[in-house]
Amino acid sequence: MGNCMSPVNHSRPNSPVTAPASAALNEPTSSSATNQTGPTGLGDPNQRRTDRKGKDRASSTEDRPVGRLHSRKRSSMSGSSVLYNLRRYATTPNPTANLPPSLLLLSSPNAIAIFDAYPKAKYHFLVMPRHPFPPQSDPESRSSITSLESLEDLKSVLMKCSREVREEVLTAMANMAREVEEMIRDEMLKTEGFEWKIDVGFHAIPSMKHIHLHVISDDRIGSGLKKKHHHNSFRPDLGFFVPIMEVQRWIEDDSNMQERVDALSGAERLLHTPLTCHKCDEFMANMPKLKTHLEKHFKEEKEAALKHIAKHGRQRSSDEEIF
DNA sequence: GTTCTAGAAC
DNA sequence: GTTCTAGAAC
Repeated sequence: MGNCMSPVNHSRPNSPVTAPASAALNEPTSSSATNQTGPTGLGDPNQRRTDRKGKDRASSTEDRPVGRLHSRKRSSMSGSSVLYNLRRYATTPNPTANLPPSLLLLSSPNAIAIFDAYPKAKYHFLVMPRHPFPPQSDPESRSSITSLESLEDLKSVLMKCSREVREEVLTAMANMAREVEEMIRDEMLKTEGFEWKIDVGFHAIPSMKHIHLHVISDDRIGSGLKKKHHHNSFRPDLGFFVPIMEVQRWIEDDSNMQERVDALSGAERLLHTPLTCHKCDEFMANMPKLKTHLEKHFKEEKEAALKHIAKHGRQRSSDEEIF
């Protein structure tokens, strides 16, 4: 029980979300990615979240007698395990069989993509490397080219992994992020009739263990977006959100790596930046006002895009497809 | 990461 | 009176 609710909530009853075969830059391994054929409705966060929450609760120790001491101990334990949830997913053997489709979007020999539990936009996914992490030359291998500890966050991948390993890890993540982006664009077209921007990047200071890459649509309309620091943490112009393309430039020229890692650690203050719209930079007195404002942006963007499509038969020129 | 809640802002 | 934020607790 609890998971019987269908995650499918869109008009197309059974259109499988299949990854495109067009990932030109992909290594051979990513072609063996397993695509879930289950859920469409990539952007139905609320329902999905309810599902999973129910499941988590069911597996906890809620049936024990209630008592202050016990409940304090229990909740603090489950609280800290939250920090390790991603690591649990990333180390699950055979994710397709062992992780529910309401959680898992994609899996390949060295990476998985999951639904963010508290989405900060209409589409919000996390991509992470699996562990053990097989060498890309031999995706079937059960040995890992790096330790679990070295995959704790971006900083540890940059500082603790060899040049080769960090390149393989980041490439695997980038390739899967590209597949996720394609799936999102498909879904955007199906549900709204147009495509909009998607951001791909890391948080400078993540709050859960195991390195994860955010793939998030730039509408920023999501049930999980409640605080100023949520919004600031995804602004590509502030510095707390680090686009993957920037990290890839870093590893091409790793001469300043220590400096860059130090800058990551100092990024906390950026979360306290005054609340302004990430699209037009207008000051927002509070979160409810921002939310209303973002809805307006989205509505206007959609209207403009649909008008443009009606007139020209397509949404945009190819030179805009650069992210 | 989220939830809870006291006190500020309205 | 209600809404909202930010910090403590989990």
